[in-house]
Amino acid sequence: MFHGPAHDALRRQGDCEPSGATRPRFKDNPALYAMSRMTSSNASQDLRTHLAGLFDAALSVVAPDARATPVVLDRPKNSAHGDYACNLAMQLARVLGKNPRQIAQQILDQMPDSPWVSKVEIAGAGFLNIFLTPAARHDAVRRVFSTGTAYGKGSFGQGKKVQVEFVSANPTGPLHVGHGRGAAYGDSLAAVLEAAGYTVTREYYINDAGRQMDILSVSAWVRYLEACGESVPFPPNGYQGDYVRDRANELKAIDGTRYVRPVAQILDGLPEARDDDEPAVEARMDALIERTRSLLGEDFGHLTRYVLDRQVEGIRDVLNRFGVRFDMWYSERSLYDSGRVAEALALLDERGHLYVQDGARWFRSTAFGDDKDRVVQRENGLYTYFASDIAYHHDKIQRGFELTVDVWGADHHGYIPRVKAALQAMGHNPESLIVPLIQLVALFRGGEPVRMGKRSGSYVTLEDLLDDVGVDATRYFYIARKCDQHLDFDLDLAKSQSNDNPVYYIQYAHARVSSVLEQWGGDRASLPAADLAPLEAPPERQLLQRLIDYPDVIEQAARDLAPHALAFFLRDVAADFHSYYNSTHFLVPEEDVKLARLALITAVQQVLRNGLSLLGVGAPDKM
RNA sequence: GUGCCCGUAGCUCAAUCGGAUAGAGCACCGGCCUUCUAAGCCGGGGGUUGCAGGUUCGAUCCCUGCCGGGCGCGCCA
Repeated sequence: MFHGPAHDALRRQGDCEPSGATRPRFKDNPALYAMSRMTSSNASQDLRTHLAGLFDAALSVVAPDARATPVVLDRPKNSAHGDYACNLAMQLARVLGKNPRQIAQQILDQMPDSPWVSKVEIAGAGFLNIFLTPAARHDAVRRVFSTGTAYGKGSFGQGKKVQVEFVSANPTGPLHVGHGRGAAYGDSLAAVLEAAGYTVTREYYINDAGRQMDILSVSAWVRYLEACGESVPFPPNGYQGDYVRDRANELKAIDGTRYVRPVAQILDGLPEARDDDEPAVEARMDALIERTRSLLGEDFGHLTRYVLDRQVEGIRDVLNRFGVRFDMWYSERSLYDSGRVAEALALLDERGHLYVQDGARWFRSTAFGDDKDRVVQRENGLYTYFASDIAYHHDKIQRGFELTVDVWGADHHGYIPRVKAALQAMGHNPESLIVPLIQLVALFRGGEPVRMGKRSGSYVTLEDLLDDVGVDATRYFYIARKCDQHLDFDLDLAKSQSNDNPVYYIQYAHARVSSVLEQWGGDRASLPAADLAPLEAPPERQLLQRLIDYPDVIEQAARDLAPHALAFFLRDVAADFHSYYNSTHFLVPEEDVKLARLALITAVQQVLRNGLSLLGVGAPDKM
């Protein structure tokens, strides 16, 4: 049931080391990969399945014992090597102990004829190169027209429930450019997974519990008191950003002086702390949090909820503008309120994976490959962040997700082994969690890095970036890079409305097709019926093959969790189109030639539009 | 110190399960607008894939060891 690669993966991961930080790919996930290898229903798979069938037929005659050998079809880089290449003979050479070229000849002799194959050649060390007939390529246009916006969708994912959790930034401040990359990646990944046949839930985990949230509340409260004319020194480790003043002013506008308390009561007895004495500053903050809580009483909850809601609202607004929408906003606090944290820990305890030491409760994560055991409940009784995360991931699985994807910043990679350990300790499959890591983003302006300091509040927000660069270019620049590569974001290039900017290159191809069709002025509904026989020239063949490849690209991008592959593909399609445009006039007098060419470029436009849509980039008709 | 990620053309990056002659864009040089949008096209130079071994028909890809850069290693989140 497992094919070779999956079997290798199974062996490789059998001992379940904390290997989560490696670049995640479905092929490393045996269960998912093995099943996916057996499906074939997207448009191009019809062709691939057909071709593979020809080889299977030959294989069962030539080497019946090796019938299970998977038939792999590559797309050769060199067109002289045909449209598809098969290395079956070379694979068999080892097993049969015969010369690959000799085996290739035997396979070739036994392959059935096909209306889609013009010839098969033996080349190189024993490759079998397949050359398609025009009919095989023309069929792709028909499929694009018949499926339209659905062209490219496949069933690789078999409807499996997948959750993609991404961004999940603390609501204690606005999103910055690093979050933007995670947002673009996560959203495009989710879209690609959907297109590949998964049932996807996009989720944002709100860290609305814990000390950071308290610090935000206190920061807002102090600013509020300032706004009300009370003078309370602002804590040096509070949140300094202007947005905190905004929240404070809003509170004053809505609730008036409801949260005002006598300054003397606030400051009385608070521990002293010099700004440069960090432990003292933190201790003072803890005291201030406690003081705020006791002085405000029930009002503390009101204030916190207001500030939190507004912060989350702000984040949601920016993400909406960025084209990113979530199906679920999951509250960390709700994990506590519903008792899920206690439940998850009880489960671990039942299974004997918790112990008490130095007054704290520990999870024995070393039993599952982690470097050291982890505290889940502190000596002071408070749960750690890890505790709620255990509960959260337990809950994800209970909600029926067969696969959960956590998109994290690369600086969190050390956290992966302990979460996987927790999953395993609770009796779940740790491989159901895949964690793509997003590397850092560095902004460049005028060839110089843009300096950002979180302390000083001088960092560039995602909103700034959208104001500056625009949604389409921002999304494209974020996504046109493997996620595990550092990203140098060239602001000048992204902003430039010039031929240097790759995002416009693709959009321009799309707009050009619209322009030609506009110029033509005919009935587009007539194009699907066009006779494609005139499409024989090399650039036409090239574009037809792009149409065929598109569904494969989607599947590949899904399998590798690599939406950047789609970005590169679309650029290549645009390049082929521009080349065709310059070499060939479409609106020629010969009606049959004209209709065939218009049908082709309309199909190309559909693929561009479908692909750009998955990336969250617009497909304009005019530029 | 230890764990993870990365190292490909001058720069920014690709490379389809380990496949055939490692590809684009930018920059540089030279051409193409009387013709569907020149935000475009065509051509040219540019490489010991960080280094050294190993695995095999075949390695940018897998393994080992070095070199260089980044990140992590809390009863923080």
